[in-house]
Amino acid sequence: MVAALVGDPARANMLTALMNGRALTASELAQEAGITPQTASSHLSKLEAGGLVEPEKQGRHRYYRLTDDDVAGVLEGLAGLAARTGHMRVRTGPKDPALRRARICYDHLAGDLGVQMLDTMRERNLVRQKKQDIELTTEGERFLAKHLQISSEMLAHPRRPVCKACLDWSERRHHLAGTLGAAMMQRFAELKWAARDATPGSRVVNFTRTGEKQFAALFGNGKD
Amino acid sequence: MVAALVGDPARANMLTALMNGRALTASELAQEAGITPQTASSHLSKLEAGGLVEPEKQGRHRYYRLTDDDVAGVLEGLAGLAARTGHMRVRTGPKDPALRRARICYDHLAGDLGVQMLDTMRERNLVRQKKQDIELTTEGERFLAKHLQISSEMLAHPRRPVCKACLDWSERRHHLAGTLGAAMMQRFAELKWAARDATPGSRVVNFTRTGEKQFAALFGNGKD
DNA sequence: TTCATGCTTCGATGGTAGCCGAAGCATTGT
DNA sequence: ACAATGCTTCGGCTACCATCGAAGCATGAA
Repeated sequence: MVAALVGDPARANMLTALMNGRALTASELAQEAGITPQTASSHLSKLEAGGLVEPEKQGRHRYYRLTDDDVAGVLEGLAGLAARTGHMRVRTGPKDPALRRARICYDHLAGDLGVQMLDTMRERNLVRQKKQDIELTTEGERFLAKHLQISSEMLAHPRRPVCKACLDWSERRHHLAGTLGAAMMQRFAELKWAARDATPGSRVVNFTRTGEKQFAALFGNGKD
Repeated sequence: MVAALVGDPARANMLTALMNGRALTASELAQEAGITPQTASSHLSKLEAGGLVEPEKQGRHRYYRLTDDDVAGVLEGLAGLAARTGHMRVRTGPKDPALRRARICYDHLAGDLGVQMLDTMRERNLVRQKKQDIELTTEGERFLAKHLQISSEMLAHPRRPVCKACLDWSERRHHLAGTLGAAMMQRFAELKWAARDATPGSRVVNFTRTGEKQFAALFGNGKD
């Protein structure tokens, strides 16, 4: 039964931690639930078997997210019922520094702006995303050629895909990787819109004032 | 947590048995869940404390029903999630004789027709029901005077209420009791619309052909 | 290669909650 | 009044399952 899965306090804590749609690593979920990693591992495999969460491997991490909105909906319903009887739970927000906004992930843009960029591109049908697979649309090709002088030929690579969904560390949502992600980040640098921070080892990406404006013009969501 | 309540198999069986909106007695629920009455009693008090079910005392029975549609909705959602992973449950239907249709409950009409009558009266604002309390509206008074020659004065009684919701044994939904329920049943008999079955001890109420028509004209729901 | 990190599997422990038998109330019927 | 029925409470038993320590695999870094 599915309810039994949600019934356990440890698992319930994990699930509510995932309710915002972001993905969390197994160890983070363990900490959220206040249990050791090995216990969390057991819980997570059960949740996965029950179809409530989906794993995504990223390097040596395993990110977990809720399978889909239906799951989130049912969880909200349960929370609603719980709220009526007086019981309630509160969730704490994230607690990260200012590099959440923009940073380098390998060779492409990550952080709030990176996620925002992919969101907008998806919204305007520049790319089509299905799970982890992303493909560039013809509208997307036109857009890139016109505004960023990026042609499809530049993106060809023997082993690396053009587009790839990469899980964002701070936002825990996807941003754009692949040769396109790299090319766009490189272009931003060439155009003096942004540059990696000078301090060695830092992954922060600083946007110039004009760069920020230009970026917002192309990929802004109206919230800045 | 609410989910923990639904998580237990015995409780889940009880809840799914209640999903059709009808009320069941504690012992019936115990049988449904395949446990002894004392275990069921423990489960039911937990479900009640969690706000999932509501009890209603009726003689020496205790009928339980789901508190409201929200609860049913969440349960359906959970069942939906469970269905996706392959697990499913089936429910069996009722198994009663033909006296389900119309019978005497103390001195008023019960059975399918009794429930149908109250439903229709509620629908047409002849009565207003809030939980177990029912009150006659002015429209209801006019209706009774016009079609059944029943006046409010006839219904007055020192200790017995005019209207009362009575839980129907076969339908497990409310029908109309109180002095009004009795007066209406008596009127049906006087009008030769219906009469108690001749065989002694039987609670069956037989409607005449014209009585059936007249009754349907006043309280029919279009399904007959 | 070797080391470190993240996660999983194995084995053992313990607490919790479901379960039933027996007794105790409450309500109804005779 | 007494018995019968329906349900609850109490006490003890048992089984399940969450939990953790330790060891085993992976992946990535040096």
